[in-house]
Amino acid sequence: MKHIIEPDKSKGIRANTSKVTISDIANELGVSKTTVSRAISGKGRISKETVRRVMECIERYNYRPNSIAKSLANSKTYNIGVALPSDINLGNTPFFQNCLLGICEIAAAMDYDVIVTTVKENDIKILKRLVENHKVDGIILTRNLTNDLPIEYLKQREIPFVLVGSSEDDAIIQIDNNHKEACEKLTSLLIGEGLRKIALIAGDTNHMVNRYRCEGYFNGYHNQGLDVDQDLVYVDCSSSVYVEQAVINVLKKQAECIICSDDVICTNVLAVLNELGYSVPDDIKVASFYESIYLETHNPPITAIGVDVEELGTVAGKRLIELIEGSENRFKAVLGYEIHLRRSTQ
Amino acid sequence: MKHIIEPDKSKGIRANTSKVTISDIANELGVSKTTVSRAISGKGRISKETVRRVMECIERYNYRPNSIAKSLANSKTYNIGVALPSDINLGNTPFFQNCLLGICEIAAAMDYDVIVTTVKENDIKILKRLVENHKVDGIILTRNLTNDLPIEYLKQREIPFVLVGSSEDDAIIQIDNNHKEACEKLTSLLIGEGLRKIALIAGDTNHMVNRYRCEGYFNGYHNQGLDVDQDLVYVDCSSSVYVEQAVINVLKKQAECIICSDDVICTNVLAVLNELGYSVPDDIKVASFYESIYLETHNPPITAIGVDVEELGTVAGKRLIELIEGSENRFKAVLGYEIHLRRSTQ
DNA sequence: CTGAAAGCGCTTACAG
DNA sequence: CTGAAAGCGCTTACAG
Repeated sequence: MKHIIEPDKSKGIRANTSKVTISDIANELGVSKTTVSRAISGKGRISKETVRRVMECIERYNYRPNSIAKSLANSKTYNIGVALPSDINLGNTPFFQNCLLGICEIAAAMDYDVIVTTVKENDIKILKRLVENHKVDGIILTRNLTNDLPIEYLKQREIPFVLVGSSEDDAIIQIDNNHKEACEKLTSLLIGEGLRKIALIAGDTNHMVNRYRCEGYFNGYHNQGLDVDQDLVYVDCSSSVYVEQAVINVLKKQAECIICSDDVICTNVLAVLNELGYSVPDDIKVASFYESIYLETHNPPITAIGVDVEELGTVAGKRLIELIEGSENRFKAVLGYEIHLRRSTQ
Repeated sequence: MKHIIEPDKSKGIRANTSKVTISDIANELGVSKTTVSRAISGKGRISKETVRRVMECIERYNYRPNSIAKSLANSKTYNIGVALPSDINLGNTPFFQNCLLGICEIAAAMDYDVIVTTVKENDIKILKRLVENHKVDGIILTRNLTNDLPIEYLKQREIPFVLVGSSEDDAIIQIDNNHKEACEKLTSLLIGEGLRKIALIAGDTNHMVNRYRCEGYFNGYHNQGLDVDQDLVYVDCSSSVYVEQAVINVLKKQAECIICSDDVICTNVLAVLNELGYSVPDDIKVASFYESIYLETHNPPITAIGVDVEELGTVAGKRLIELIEGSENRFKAVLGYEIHLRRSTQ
């Protein structure tokens, strides 16, 4: 019988580096590997007493099944991949970070691990490498472009995946907040407060989420029987130069309020207003269709739509793992939102 | 011979889900798996011509070795773990996100993948699970506490790891900027500008980095032959309530300038000053020992120490992978920094 | 330069 | 309820 090194109880000294395998446990107990395996997995018929003995022994030797071997035998990796965009400055928005944290939390709870990978708008070779090396059982996408390479690729390869975001394609499992409705409501509320000239400064319309936000803004106007003044709408403001110009233009048009499509643009707008000597909310009001901590702690605090990004991550992770394990719930998960009316619009 | 499905050239139709294995390639070519394996890895003697034929065939069938099987055979996972703290609000600082991106970039280039895991100050069970399941070959730690559980654990288990940060323990491979020196220089510079009453508002001294920053501040004073006024120093300001109180106190003591230990505290300090009606830099100057995009775009822009966080990640990733692959470079990697003197201190 | 065979550490269909 | 054996898809020491 292969000799097992006694677990080292003394502190500070080199602990056993856990090279104990299922065979060691089996030999120690005088049973077969099959039995040990079954005791661990709970699959197949096995006596309570045997399970107890196996568990006790596992405990004693601090045995942990090698998940790589398990993966090979099962043709499953127990890993999920998360694709983070690396073509935008991630550091600018805590969204992806918080979403990732939510995913990690649920994954650990469901005994999966999370591999991060990056994608660019027109380059998904790093994602492909991950998938083709068979290192993940599925993928979570964290954004959706109008012509989305990762989606196309994953569908074609028939890799399980879910999208944190929305898409017109019902075949895709989606997890998202109802941005359109939230933006519509916020816009309506502001109109309800008597504002009429509400400008919209939005980011890249290549991102589907910005399209939904713009739609919400338009709907908000239409619901009140009003028309949008196109001179107050600036989309595709992809850099601070564009944002600055947009702000200057809408100020010229006497905008009473500026709604920003997200926190990054909003921070940018606030800096421009500050520099131009405009005071919020006295000279002009400001709101944002997406909020981050910086907007909340800004002085004055900024009216914005708040969503629970970690929840988005946990729900997405759960749905993906269920999908991998055979559940076929393909419904879109629609999560809640809050409208925070703060001093910036009062 | 096992039949190989021809790669599907037609678009839109289900692509071959890459179930082709090394045996398929070997059979197709009428050689042994050994030969195919050698052609791929380049290990052992093998004729140029055979390599060419193997490569051509691999290309034709879009064969990708199953990295799980490779892992099992080699007792290596080709994964590195990154431990992100989940007990602080990560969303508040882009540091970890940017560091992670740097790690992902170098890992992909070196043919490794990145598994993220989380650690809390007094709970590292998720990290332990990752390590004990044999899912990673090494770990990157992204912070260092005074009594750091992950470090203790990884040392004891003899798992390869590197620390993004500094430690007194020379046995630990460290990757860091010279925070102490940078903070010392910035403090000296401000004193050189004629400022005498420079307050310090710092975060949790349980984080080693804050200790180094404080030391730098003290050294800055001492270098100029001056003593620090203890009434101007507030450490362990772990919540905005403490920060607010600290600001009020140092204002009472007629501080001319406030240095913040990091971007989060600085954002907080700026909000408090704004609320109290103090204007920067006219009424009081402000600087930060760590900068993020928000400080840079703030109005006025904030004087701060800038470091390349992505570089920190790429260097850490590279060092860890080298360590895993047998290199024994245990020297501390000290990366550069920049002092950005901006309007907030002018 | 090439191959047969054992091995990495699990799982599971099959037989008892 | 339990076990021997084959298999997951690679690598590599050994023999030729």
